[in-house]
Amino acid sequence: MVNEMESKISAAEWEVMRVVWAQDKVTSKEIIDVLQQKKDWKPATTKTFIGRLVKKGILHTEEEGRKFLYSSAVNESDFINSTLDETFEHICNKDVGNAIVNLLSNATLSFKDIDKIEKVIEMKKKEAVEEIPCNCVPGQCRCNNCSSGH
Amino acid sequence: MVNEMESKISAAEWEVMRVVWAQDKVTSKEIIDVLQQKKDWKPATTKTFIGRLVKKGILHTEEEGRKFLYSSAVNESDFINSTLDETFEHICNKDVGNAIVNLLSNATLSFKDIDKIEKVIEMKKKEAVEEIPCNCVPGQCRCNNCSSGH
DNA sequence: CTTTTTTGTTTACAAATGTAATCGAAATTT
DNA sequence: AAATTTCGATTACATTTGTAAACAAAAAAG
Repeated sequence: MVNEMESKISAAEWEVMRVVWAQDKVTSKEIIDVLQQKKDWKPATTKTFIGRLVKKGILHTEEEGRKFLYSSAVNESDFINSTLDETFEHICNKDVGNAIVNLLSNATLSFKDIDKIEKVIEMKKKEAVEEIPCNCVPGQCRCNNCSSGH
Repeated sequence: MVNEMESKISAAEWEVMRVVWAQDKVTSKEIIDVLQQKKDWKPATTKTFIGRLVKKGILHTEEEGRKFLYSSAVNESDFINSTLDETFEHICNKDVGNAIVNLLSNATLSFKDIDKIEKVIEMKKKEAVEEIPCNCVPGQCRCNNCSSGH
């Protein structure tokens, strides 16, 4: 898993990371070109983000002559998962299911995806509960309104 | 749905919103108390966030004597969904299924949740595809590496 | 061998965010 | 009525983020 600490990257930095993840090792020029296309960023802008990612330790550098080859210190899937987990920390456990249902509704899925999902659901069935315990602090969720004796 | 524009709130502001969502109408004092507990924020800090949310039009105010009753201009579920959608915009369509599988693995689900998920999956099955078309720009995803003729 | 280009580094600067103190008017307490 | 508390509004200030120009050293081109 990605260390939660080092995974703090901004939306703009994420764009840079996607280019790196797509290639394992890239030069700044490649990143700059892709993002000039996609985001219309000036080379200087992209350079700033690259620099910040290196400073944060999320990009590794390997000297190749006088320039660098950049590579990611974190795995993309891990990063995606921990980003999503972070979002779910703002949500009551009771609402997680609905959020996922919504994601599923909006997603384009392959047969393979559906297989995998069905498998997880089979497992989840075994540990499913009647009522999910609310994990919110009193005052941040209706579930706790009464039990918290306010 | 939440207007994508007005839904731009920070992590700290989200904490405030959760208190508001939990009650429909709240006074600043209630918000301040809850977040003093949960986040150890000074009253002034919470007030800042409330003020910013009002300015952004995400919190509505209703005068009640010389003070205010705050209420949310956006629905919590809608907000959660559009936040998640935003995250998924950083992910190749091909990877969405896996991300969801991961979320499911980590989630605690109720029988009702599972029912709902199974229903969506039944529908999704009908429109499932063999191969999900990659929606990334060339250079930001391995899928496009070859077809983009670089 | 000079000129130009490339590429990493430094500097710039506004907006957003996190965190909070202060201030002033109204309300409550004494 | 005077003192105190409450609460919204204003001000403060450091950090992060978005966006980019300028600079310097090295490499490539002419």
